[in-house]
Amino acid sequence: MCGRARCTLRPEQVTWACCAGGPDSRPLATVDLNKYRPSYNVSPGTYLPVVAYRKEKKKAEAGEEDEGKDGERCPVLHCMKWGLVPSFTKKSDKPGHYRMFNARSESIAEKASFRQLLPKNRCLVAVEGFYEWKKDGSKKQPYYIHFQDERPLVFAALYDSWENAEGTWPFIFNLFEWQVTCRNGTVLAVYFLLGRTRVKLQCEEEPLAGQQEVLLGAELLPVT
DNA sequence: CCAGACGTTGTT
DNA sequence: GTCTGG
DNA sequence: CCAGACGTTGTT
DNA sequence: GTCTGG
Repeated sequence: MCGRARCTLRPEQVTWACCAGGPDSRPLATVDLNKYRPSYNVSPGTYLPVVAYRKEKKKAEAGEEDEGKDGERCPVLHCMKWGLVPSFTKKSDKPGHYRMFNARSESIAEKASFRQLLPKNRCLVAVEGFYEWKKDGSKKQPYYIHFQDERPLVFAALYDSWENAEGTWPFIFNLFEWQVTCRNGTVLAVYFLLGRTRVKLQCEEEPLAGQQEVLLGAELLPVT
C-alpha cells in the first residue's frame, strides 16, 4: 500500500512519464499547477500534479466535451489533493474523509465509492518512488521503492471533486495498486497500471532474498 | 422497506 | 449515488 | 503513510 | 490506544 511518496519531478517530466504529451511530448494545459510543491515526503492531503483525461462536469454538461477533433480525450495536467472525498459526502460533513487514499484494484469495480469513477474519472500519477514501512522488531523501518534506472513510477488513480459552504475542495484523488504477494506473505512485486499496460516493478526470483533488492533501504528525509 | 455505510491496513 | 444489513 | 494530539461549552 | 492534520 502506498501512503507516502517522493515527487520532485518537473511538470514536463510528469507529462512525459504518463505518455500524455503526444509523440512530440507537447506541454499540456494545466490547472492549479501553482499548488504543486515538489517534495521528498508527499503524504495524503498534499497536492500532486496528475494527468487527468476529463474536465469538470460543468463543461461536459454545457456540451463542451473535453474531446479532441478525433474523438480522443484531452489530457490535462491538473494539481489535485491526494485523498478521496467521495462525491456523495454531504456539504455539512467534515471533509476528514481523505483517509481514503488507496483503493484495491481487485475490488475497485465492486465498491460503491469507487465504481462510478472508473469510466470517466481516471487519472495517472507519476512519482519517483514511494515508501513502505516494515516492522523490524519493535521499530518501523522505511524502505524506498523505485526503479533501478530512476524512471518514474506511474500509478493509476481515480479522482473526484467536492466543495462545501466554505468553498472549494477542488480535486481529490486516490491511488490504486496491485500487489503480488507470496504464500509466506512477502511482497514479491508491485504492479502499476499505466493506461492499459501493466508495468512490472523489478522483482527477483527468490522472494525473501529478493525483497532486500527490491526494497532499497532509505531514511525518510526531512521535509524542508 | 429504510437506515446507514460507503475505504484501507493488519502477518513476513 | 448505491449497496448492505436488519 | 507518519507525527502529534488526545478537553469543554453553546445549539432542539 | 485512537483520532486528526499534513
